[in-house]
Amino acid sequence: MSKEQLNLPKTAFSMKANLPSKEPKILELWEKIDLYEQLRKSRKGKEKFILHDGPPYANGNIHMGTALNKILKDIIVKFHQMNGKDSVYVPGWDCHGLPIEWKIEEQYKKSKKNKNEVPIVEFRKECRVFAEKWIEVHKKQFRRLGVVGDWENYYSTMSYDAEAQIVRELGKFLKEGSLYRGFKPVLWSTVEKTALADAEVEYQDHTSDTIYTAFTVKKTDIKELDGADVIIWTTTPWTIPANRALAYNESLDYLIVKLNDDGDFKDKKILVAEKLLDSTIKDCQIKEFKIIKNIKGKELKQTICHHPFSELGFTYDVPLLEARFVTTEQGTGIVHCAPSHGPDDFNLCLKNGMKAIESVDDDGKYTKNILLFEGIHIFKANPIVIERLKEQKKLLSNGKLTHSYPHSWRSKAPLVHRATPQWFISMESHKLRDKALKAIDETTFYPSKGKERLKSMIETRPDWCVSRQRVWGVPLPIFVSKKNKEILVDDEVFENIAKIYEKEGSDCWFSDNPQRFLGEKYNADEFEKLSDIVEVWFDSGSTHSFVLEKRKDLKWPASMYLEGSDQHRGWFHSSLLESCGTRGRAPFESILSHGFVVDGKGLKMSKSLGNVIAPEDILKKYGADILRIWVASSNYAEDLRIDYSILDQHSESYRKIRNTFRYLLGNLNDNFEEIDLEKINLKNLPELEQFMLHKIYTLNLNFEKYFKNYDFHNLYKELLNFCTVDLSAFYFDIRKDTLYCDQKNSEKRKSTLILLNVILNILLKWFAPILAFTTEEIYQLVSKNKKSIHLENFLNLPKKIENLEVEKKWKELIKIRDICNISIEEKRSNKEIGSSLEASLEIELNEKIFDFYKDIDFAELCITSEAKVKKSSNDEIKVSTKKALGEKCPVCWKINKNKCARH
RNA sequence: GGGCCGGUAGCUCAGUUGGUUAGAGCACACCCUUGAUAAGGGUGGGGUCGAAAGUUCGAGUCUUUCUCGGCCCA
Repeated sequence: MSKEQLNLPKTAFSMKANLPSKEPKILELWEKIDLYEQLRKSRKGKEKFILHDGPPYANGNIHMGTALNKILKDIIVKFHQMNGKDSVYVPGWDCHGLPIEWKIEEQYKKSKKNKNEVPIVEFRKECRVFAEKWIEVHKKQFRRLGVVGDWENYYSTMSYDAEAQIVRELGKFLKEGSLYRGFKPVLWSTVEKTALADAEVEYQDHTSDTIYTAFTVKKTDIKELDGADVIIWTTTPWTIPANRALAYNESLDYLIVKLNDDGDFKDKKILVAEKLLDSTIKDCQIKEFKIIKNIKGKELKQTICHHPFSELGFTYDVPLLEARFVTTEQGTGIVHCAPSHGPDDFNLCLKNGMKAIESVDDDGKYTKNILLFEGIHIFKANPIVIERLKEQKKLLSNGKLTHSYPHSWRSKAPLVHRATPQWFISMESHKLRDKALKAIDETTFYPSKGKERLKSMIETRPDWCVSRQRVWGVPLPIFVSKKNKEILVDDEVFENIAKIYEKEGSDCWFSDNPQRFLGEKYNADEFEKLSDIVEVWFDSGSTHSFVLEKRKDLKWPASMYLEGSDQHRGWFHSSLLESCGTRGRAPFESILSHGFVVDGKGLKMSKSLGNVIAPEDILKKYGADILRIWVASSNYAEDLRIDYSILDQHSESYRKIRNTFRYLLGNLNDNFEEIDLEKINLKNLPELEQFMLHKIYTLNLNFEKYFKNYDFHNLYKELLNFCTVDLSAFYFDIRKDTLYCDQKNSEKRKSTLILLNVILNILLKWFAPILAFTTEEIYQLVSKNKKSIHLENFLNLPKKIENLEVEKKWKELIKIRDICNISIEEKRSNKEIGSSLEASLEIELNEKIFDFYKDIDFAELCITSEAKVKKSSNDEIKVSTKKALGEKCPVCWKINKNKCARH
């Protein structure tokens, strides 16, 4: 028999993958056959699985985090599709918001244009064009990753129907009465009369007035503190008239100190933090004093003070409140709190039931809410406040301090925190918090720790501020009566506005006559039209209403929301609140959250560390399937590490998988035949084949279990191990002899081919959601219908291929095989033999198990030329290896004393 | 600074209710093969389970402290 008569593997499937150039061709194929449409057709009427896309911001190229997110989504969508569901994925984008405003402003700066001279509507058009441009870029980048979805009919938060629906959603909160007007401090420029975002702030040196001032104790549990003065230090004396509270830290130590110097504070007791006593007596030039008592911060609970201007009519109580933000870096260890003039102050006071008020107007002048100071500009108020404090004998000292201070990036004017009118959705008035907490309990979280994370945020969060003083967003559809300041609540008006937006978008709010929105029922002259916009988290929190509910191909609620773990504070959170507020339940049945992409050492990626890897670089060097393996093999419950050495290793694993396929294809000569396992008579198959079928059966059970829990890294690991351990190093290695050297009509060879067909089929399907491109490449090579692997179903394996008896027996056989290999290796390292076919084995089995294995061909199992089995009384299995003697058969290469029996 | 989560071989991950010498794949080393060949097979080395203390007959698993990292908040 000559070499030509051997059945050597032959396939068009190349060993080298060359994914970066091959994948784009597969993308073309998917486009040509309109894969998305085919997927829908193939599952018409089937149960839906809806993974609702959390919209990325349409700004800048995608990064590893976005790539991870989209691939993970795609893997899950593909799994459910192959599992028989109609698994629809509609991608979307978040378009409104500050970052895009900045980009447009930056462009203005470059071309020396002044934003204030550009009409709002024109500015907004530029924002829209900018977002549109990035949506197109993203679409291309996401598709390149192999993500299949309805890219033609994507959703965006700036589409006209979205803007209209956002108005309707807000209308629901207004109608219900949970949307109310309150005040909240924002960074404000009194020069430009506008609010500024953090990123619009420049820090520059500024010289401030500083004061040490006294709040006399009115009520306390500590005897020595009675009538003493609580001392605070501040660089903003003008905020003293708006003071409502004092903050201390319960973990600090405090002192009550008696002063003996002549002056306003002679014989008075003061309270300061122990660590800050030295700096305080120095700054206040205190010479004689005596420490009366040490107290712990926590003892200050329940203490109430007078305002320094209490004699002048500021008669309200000033309570001491516990706050962690109080430190001993500077000051006195007690911080004065004006809820209208600082975010910390605001939050602390709110927590203790004190709301901010409008204390200063747009121009920077005190309002009528501030006694004695109405009409005075805050920047001129410091000397007046200081003078008054002196007069009230409440000033220990004053001075100047040059420090870093926020300024406007446009006018360079110093900024202040100022409580401005804002619109809030109440967490309590209509039990929004309770509804949300209940909804969390009804949601399944992957991983489960996400539940607690979201829950604890909802439990403690304040009311939701939904207004922003910006221009690129959906205008708040609110009219306020000029007469009685009441908010206009009328479904007809909301619906009228929504209808207009649906036709032409929301730009008209800023340009058209308000009468157009009010219709004929109301007179525009009697109402003030708001110019605020809706905060963008409300936009994206409403996607369920204008995507899931409105589209016929989707369903509400979604089967799953899937985002990075930061979205517990973001999209999961806002979607939950919006939906609970308007519909009483969550818009999702489950939430999957994933960790962040970090570098190989676990550090976050940053330009300065130089450890950033862009998806584009990976696609060029490795291809999308390698990136998809990285996603599937990483544990998304934690942070995901990536660097080139990690990718190199995954690319090695990919080669193992690819060569597993190549072996299958080569021995099938690219002729795949679908095997109906129901019709196979298993008893006619060799035990090895029965064992492999059993392995496939149990692996498939695990596959289903892992898939059910979205446990992809364990699923992938099992598939990879199956390829390397069970197939390559075991089954394939053993069956090479049969495949290459047996006659084509031999029963054993035919049985092997049955298995190869089964294995190829199931491997293709198991891997398809992960290796979206490679499985397609193979499918195109061997399938008869030439459609797409992704239109296929997972296989239903008949229970009859499970064979526990064979499993038990062959597990033991593999152990014996291992012992044989060790014995062979001894001879190999002695250079007595090379190939295992040069070995002749002698295996000693205990007489109790001898009969059990008597039909086993150990030479075949261990790929040796000969194997004798002997009975022994020893429990231990012993193997000895000798060099096989005789002639090497030119066909099967086995060494025989006589002529080869087969050839 | 606060809240939450995490740290098991070089890498990706297992490790059941605390119970023998902590496992797998990849990588690595050596060997074999040259009929899966820029492939394939065999054998092997490698971990004081982030650190310390404690509870226990017994801790990778439970408790505390510390440390490093990540997310969120300030």
